[in-house]
Amino acid sequence: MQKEKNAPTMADVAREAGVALGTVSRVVNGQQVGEEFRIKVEEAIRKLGYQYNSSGRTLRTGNTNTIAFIIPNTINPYFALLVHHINRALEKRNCKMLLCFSEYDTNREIEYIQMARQNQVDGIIALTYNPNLTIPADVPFVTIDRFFSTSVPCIASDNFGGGWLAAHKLKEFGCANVAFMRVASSLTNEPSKRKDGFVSACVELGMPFEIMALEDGQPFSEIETFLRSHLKEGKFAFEGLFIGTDSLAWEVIRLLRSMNIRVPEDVQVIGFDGIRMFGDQEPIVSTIVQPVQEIAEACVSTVLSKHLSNVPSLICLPVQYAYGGTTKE
Amino acid sequence: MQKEKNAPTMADVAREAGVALGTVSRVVNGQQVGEEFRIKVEEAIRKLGYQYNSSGRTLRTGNTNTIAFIIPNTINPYFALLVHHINRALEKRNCKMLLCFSEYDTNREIEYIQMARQNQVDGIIALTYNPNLTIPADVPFVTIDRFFSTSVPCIASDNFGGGWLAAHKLKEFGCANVAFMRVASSLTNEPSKRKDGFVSACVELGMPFEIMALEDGQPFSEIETFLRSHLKEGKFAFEGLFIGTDSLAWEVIRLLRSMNIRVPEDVQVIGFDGIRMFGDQEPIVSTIVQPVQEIAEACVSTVLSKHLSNVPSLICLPVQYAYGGTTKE
DNA sequence: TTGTATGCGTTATCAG
DNA sequence: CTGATAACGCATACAA
Repeated sequence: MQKEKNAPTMADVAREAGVALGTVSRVVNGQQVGEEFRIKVEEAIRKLGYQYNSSGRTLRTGNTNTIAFIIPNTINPYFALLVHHINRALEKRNCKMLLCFSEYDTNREIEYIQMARQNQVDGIIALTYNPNLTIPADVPFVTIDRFFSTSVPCIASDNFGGGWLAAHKLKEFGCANVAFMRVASSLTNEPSKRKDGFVSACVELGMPFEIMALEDGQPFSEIETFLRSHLKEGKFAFEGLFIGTDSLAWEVIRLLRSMNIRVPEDVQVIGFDGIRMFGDQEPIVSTIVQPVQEIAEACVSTVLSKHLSNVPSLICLPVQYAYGGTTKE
Repeated sequence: MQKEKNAPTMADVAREAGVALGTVSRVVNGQQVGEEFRIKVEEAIRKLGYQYNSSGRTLRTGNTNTIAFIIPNTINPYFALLVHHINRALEKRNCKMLLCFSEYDTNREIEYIQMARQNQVDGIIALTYNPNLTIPADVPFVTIDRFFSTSVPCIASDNFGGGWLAAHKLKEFGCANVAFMRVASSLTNEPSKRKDGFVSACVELGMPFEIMALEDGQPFSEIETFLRSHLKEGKFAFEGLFIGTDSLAWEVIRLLRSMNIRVPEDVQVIGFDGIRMFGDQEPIVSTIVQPVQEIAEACVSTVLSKHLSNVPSLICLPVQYAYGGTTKE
């Protein structure tokens, strides 16, 4: 397929309209221009089908109106939702999104950061699990769910509050003893606080609890092993489970049902994230919902804000509980 | 937050290395350069932390190594999967993706096409339902699931074959009478052929069938009305349903179950797309799986191909049946 | 207010 | 094989 060629430039428009190049530029950028000139220019633009060339502008000004967004993938519905809202928030501000999939791979993250700088992006938003990622100092950088330093703003939900809320809900729905399950990340990040909040509330409520974390490198089958080890004569040891993500919760529920443990009759389950099938239906499990739209708004407005000094280093946004069929209400 | 400033340029590197500007360019682009020169340049690059500026290159060459991808959203898991594979296919070829969400809105599609051209993209891939979209002639354009003209390549799954396969599977699994349900689009596009293939196979197999299409503007509740009207004394009129998308199938199954019709015991359901929860599990319904990765590959290799004349105007890729718990196997 | 001219960082063409 | 230099399209400082 052939490439666009000989697209008209401002010089062509100027010649056609019989005005100077600078005047065309001023018309295109909506600056003050005499009425008669503006009309001539606008006519010439229409006649030639002129479209302005952003690489010229970028080269001259250094601005691209583009933000790079680094995320593991869009397969996970939570990430997909985040991509969606980040894009909407950028669009509102006339910004474009350069989307980068890290696939949880450190090298790709590094390459993408480099690529983003080569492309003169105006800022980078990243959701990364890489423990020793080097943050470039010369381009605005904002992270999601991961604290790097006070000079790198971090946007997250109130993970601690979410864990706390989950414990209270399970108690409210009649659970006498509970457990927390998660796939552990080797690094301490914001989501780690889900456990902390849960434990804190269990202690406060005097509710017995147990913790199960699948460490890096442990096979996924350990989850099933854990579940089976708490199954005595067909009866499950816990009345409630709080699970680190909806994704894991979904998997655990499948395992429980295959073991003839009914959800929510025998055990109630609360997940975390707020995944909805096809984006608009009831959550797939009862869950703590992250305020994705607000997170996206905060990321974008922070990364585009002009003065680093006024930006908080951690922004925590409130979560909510939502019913998704795996609790008794 | 402050913006990057005074980043070193090729001229800085040249000065540092004591060579000419052109030599630096040749080193950066991996062209033939004398060993001693290359070393001096590479050292200077490292010393200054030089990163090449793509807007300069774009201005000079007209190439951006960027493809715009226009899609309704990433909320729908099928679209999310498509985004993922398109990006991977582009990445393999050292291309970036400029992602544009149309939200099914014609005006946004038009704006995005314009924006893409302003950004000098090397091509556009679009999945659009807009009946009278104007395709720019001067930039390579490829569509998914929607035929525009022989000069605009269209990539799609074998929708006819998928419908045909669904009918055969339902027959094989013991259905004596079936129905096809879909949300109709006002325009004839590739997915319309799902019905054609299904009908064709039903006739061929001598299997009685009925068609239900929710037209544009009809409320979604018509779906439920249709189901209830085929319910006589607790017994459902059809033994098998083929439904245009997994998304709709999921919704229909929910309605059926709320009417105490069991799936797959009372009625078997086959959807279309191949949505998997969290991308990696069993399909959420028994379904005809679209070859998303192959579609993405075909889109990218077509849009990047140099000679339009050699490109087919329609590429149909084979589909497969997959079990997802809503059929009797 | 409008015209003119310069330079942003790069590649490509020439001449050496 | 390398060095010098001219574009690429645009915004802007400066001159008119």
